Amino acid sequence: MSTLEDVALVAGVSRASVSRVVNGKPGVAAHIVEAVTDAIARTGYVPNRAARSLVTRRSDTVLVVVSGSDTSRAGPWGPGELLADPFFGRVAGGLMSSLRPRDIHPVLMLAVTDDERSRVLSYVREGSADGVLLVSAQAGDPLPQMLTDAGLPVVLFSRPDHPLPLSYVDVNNRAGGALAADHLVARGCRSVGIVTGPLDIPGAEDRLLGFREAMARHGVAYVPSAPGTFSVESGATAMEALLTQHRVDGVFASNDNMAVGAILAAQERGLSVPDDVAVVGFDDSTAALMCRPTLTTVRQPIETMSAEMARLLLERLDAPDQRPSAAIFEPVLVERGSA
Amino acid sequence: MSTLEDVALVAGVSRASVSRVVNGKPGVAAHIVEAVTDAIARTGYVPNRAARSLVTRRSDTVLVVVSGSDTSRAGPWGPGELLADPFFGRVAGGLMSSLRPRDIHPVLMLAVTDDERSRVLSYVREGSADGVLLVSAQAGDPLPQMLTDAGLPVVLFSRPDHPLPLSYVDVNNRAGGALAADHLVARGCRSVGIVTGPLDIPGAEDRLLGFREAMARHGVAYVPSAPGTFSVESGATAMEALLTQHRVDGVFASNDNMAVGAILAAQERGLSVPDDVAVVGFDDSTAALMCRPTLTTVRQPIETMSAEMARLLLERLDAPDQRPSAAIFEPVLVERGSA
DNA sequence: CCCGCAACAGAGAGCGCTCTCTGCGCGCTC
DNA sequence: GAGCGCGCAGAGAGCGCTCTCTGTTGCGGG
Repeated sequence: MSTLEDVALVAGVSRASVSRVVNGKPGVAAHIVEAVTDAIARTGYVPNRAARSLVTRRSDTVLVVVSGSDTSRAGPWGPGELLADPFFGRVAGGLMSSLRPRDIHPVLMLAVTDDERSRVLSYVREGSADGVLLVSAQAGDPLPQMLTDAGLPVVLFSRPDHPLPLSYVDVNNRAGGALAADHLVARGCRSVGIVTGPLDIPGAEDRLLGFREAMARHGVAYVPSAPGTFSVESGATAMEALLTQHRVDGVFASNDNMAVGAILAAQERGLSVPDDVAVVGFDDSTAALMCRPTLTTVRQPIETMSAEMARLLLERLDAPDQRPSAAIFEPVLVERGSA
Repeated sequence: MSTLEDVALVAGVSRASVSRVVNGKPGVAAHIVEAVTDAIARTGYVPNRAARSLVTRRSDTVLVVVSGSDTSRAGPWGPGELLADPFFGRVAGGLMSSLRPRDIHPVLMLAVTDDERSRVLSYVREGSADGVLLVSAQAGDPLPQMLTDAGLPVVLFSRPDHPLPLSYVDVNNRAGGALAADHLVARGCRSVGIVTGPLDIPGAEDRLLGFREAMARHGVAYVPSAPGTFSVESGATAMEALLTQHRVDGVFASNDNMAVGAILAAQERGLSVPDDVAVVGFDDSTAALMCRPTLTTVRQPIETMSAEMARLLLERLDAPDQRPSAAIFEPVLVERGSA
């Protein structure tokens, strides 16, 4: 492996000049640039990241933390459970699209146990990452607090559950809920219900809120709800409750997984979707096309959102004293077969 | 941020002794260990990774590369498409379970374009990662070759499409195909077909091979097949072909996505699954529980496999001159509703 | 009583890079 | 023609760590 020194020797210039050329610094005479470029090609030189990082005190690396509760790790698919949701892959894809042009790379870390959470902290303290992108699937996650306390640049996916001086991206969940309500009403549903997510998660609460508000605008004061956990089975269970107790003819499930469960539960009872009961989901995930009828759902642009998330972090790294900001995206209703 | 020097000062010892204690080296007097431990706690010292990496020439980081073809990036869900499959999340989860105990962290990278492929190479050349874990969804991927040529420790998920001196993990795809065939025959299917994956992918070919061999053992010489691309829609299309042209009453789809598509296509024609036509999938992915009937499928233990994959790489890093090895896992048939 | 050896602490070099600071030479002005 | 400033290359320090090599101490044996 050749070093700056080697290149300098071959080019017949000083180490400093080679460094200037490698980093594209201005104020280098053309003939030197050429000599160095040539020498780099001949030696196959690649700068050593550790050495550079040591002096610049930047790592050109960001930490991507997926945070979840203890239980989420031990699902039917074992330890990969938390990440098995396509959601995370889509987020990762979005992040990378912003990071790649800057040649910054994401390191993946799970933060489920306390041990893992403190590992996240020390990883950044080590100088191994310049900032943190946090995707939290957990209510009351202490990590955002810990990280901002440590003075680290952090960007969240989803609004934090209590106000914190950090940037985040989110979809306008209330507007999304309203979109679902308006659509069900426009379809002619007379008795609508909602399958909520875990209500300690702000996004889930907002979807409920937006749905209820819109229904109120349509003159419906009471909206029956049944709680779910964002899983397919929980959606089915909640749907059964709604069907037995409230004879609903329209349901808004707060994510696509639960919407799929809801459709299956309705069909199991011999009901037709959307004729007997219409179902609207949320996310527009890959599951939306895997069921029949295909899912009418509120799309959140996950890739765009996570790309923006990375962009916000990059911005913070460039200007650390900037105030945190939030990017809220407007959801869109995608009409398919289920409602 | 405090340094070794600071700790040494506080503890009243030399930098070297602090280093020895931090790294758990033997031959340090108990009172020194205590003084240093104490000083570390007081100063909140965390070793700087770049500095350590610079001298040890190890980064304690591995590169996880997801390789795919150009087209796979521009699916209906945009740039995250390739990663939107739960498969990758499950692989990531498995990898991390092996890596975490060793405090080695995965850096994620996509290798779809040539530019990205060469970035993978330079990343490792920079000394930023000690080895590569490659998950390739692409036939004829030049990356495995490039990496072994560069003399890097690499472990693959799936057998490479031409022999290469590197380690890999895989499921016994032929045995999996046979499992599906045996099950369909045992159920009493008289006319079975197969929906294959892209046949330039070794795993997809092996599933076909194993299926055909087993059918031959059951006295069936000819098995109609229809090609798919591992997507839900391609499974539906292939199923239609099989149904029209061969009036099959049993189908093996080479992955769960296509199996879901196959079930939907059959139901669209008014056929009952499994009574009119039985469907067996492959993977046991999250999709297997999202359809009705639930999917009978050949399970490959993805988390276990990817954990082993990371373990093999770690082994290679510890003993670089070791010969490459392969770990082949036996699949299991999971019987549910569809067959 | 002195020598030898083990056991362990400390000194110091150096990993590959960046960056400031110095110095040199050129062209300009007065 | 002397002085000044500017543009640009090189020298050298030092980022925080590891590791080898040297030095010191304390013990046992001759």
